[in-house]
Amino acid sequence: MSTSKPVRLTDKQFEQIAKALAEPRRYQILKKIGSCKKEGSMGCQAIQEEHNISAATLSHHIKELETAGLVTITREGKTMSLSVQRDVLHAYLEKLSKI
Amino acid sequence: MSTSKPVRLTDKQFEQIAKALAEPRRYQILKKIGSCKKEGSMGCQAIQEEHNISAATLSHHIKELETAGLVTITREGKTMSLSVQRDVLHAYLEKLSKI
DNA sequence: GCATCATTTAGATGATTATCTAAATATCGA
DNA sequence: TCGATATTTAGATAATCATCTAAATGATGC
Repeated sequence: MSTSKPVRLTDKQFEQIAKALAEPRRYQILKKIGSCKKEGSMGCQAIQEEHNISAATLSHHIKELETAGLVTITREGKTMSLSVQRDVLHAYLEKLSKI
Repeated sequence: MSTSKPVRLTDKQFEQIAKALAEPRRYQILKKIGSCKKEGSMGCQAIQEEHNISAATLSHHIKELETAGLVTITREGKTMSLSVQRDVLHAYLEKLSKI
């Protein structure tokens, strides 16, 4: 179960992750996605209701998280299902901890 | 020997750290400071020579790192001595790993 | 005090980016 | 197919921020 397979981050991805995490709202969104993972699906709707942002803005943030590799999107009909890529997050933390 | 005393990050500091780390150049600077720690002092000059930036820009970045609590500055006459606050960095990583 | 070296501050500029509205696309159920 | 729901795209705007130059501050040694 989530045996951290060795994830290798390119410099570019490392930067993308750092930027993705630097936006407070994005961090909150990521946390939300992570917290809901247990229950399975996590659509945009639930997130949007918490934050006071438009669907377009949320879409933008989610794309940033996805581009950075921090979340994966699986589509299930109308809604999307998001999940945190903890392997990637931990690879990032691992690299940072080397400082 | 750096027995990690419990550092508590405010939400604000957490954000400041994330933003400080999100700038590639700032990350490089922080890494440089960390790597030179063993030899003791780490002035701006050495950093500035590596990166191709003005003294003013470097000063700006260092202030961001300091404001975030990631580095401390001690003045020694003309030059400054920088050191990484690993306790703070690890508190940040710790919090991120909770996602 | 003056010249020099190290850093900071002020102020400006350009790039990046978070956000919005409006329109487009996609999926489902009736 | 139509209408409703969910998400994306396009395009615009405003805020943030990295960077610079020029000037200011501060410390050292002559």
